[in-house]
Amino acid sequence: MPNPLTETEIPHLRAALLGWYDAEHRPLPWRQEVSVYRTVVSEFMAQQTQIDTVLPYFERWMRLFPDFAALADAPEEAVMKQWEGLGYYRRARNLHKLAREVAALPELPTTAAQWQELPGIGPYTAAAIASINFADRTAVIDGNVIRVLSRLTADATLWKSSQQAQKQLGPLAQRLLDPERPGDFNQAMMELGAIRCRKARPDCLLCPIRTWCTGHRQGNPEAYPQVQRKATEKVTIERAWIVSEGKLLLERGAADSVRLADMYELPRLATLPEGFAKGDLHFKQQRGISHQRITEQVYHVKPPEKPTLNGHYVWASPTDLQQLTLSGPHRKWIRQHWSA
DNA sequence: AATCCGGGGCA
DNA sequence: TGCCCAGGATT
Repeated sequence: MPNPLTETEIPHLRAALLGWYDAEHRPLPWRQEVSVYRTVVSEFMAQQTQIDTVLPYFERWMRLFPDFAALADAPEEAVMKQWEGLGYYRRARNLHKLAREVAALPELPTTAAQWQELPGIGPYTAAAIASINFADRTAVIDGNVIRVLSRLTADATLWKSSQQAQKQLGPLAQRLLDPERPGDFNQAMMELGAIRCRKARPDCLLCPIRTWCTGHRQGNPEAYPQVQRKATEKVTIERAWIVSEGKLLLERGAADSVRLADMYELPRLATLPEGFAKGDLHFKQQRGISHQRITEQVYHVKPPEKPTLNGHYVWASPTDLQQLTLSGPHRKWIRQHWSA
């Protein structure tokens, strides 16, 4: 059989995909009411994060920061606080910075190339914003699109990274893109990957483009894509549980730190000043980040008589704790173990 | 091109 | 436990 994705077939594929999308797309909040700002916020939140996780954050965010101007005017702490629990906190910092830059512009950028100049926006997010809001003819390539395209063409390449797959599949994605409805087409490709062309047990019988799909025809769509992954690394961190006069000692991440900048967490044991005495293990928790499996061991620690602590440390009462921004796991553990 | 982000959910 | 998720920045 010849390559089914000939130039004469592509318009039919586009029509089938868009027809399906029009009829069956999920009524996500940023689709029900579309604006540049809503697209930008949803795309930032959805980076490396599943849509179901994003939904409650998105609704809260829109109530507090309804537009670029409101976000630009908001203090940094308020912005970080709303992101608490969503992870990859640099996204929130970049989004805030972006709002301030956009609010200062005479008019909004319109092309993907222009959007990509802004903080926190790479090739994917730029294409999504520009195609959805300004009909810019730039194809998006995310994890969903990689899966759909590699199955469509039964591409057995062993990608060394998703970044490499994005690069290699770019021309095909661009060739398929419907020039009349680029935003809807981009969303349709992603929607298909999310609800039909799933990683496991894809619903090929309900797929609008299975006619053109080599993976389906061969009967092994789940074999694609093949992406090499790095093994999970195990990391252990020791932390201190120090309560004095009804307050819990917390440590603030350095403002210029790559991770958890200006956010609070239980103090690391290794970097506490002299005089703190490590006691028994209080509790132990696990969490994951990217390719790391992190075990956190929290010990009871007895402070010295007159502890001298620099500005990175703070004694927090339960009320203070409400105001501060912590990572999701630390917030949860403290709530579980500090029922004062 | 690799690595990190101290996320989170799911089989 | 491994894998994936509407990735981007940094080196």
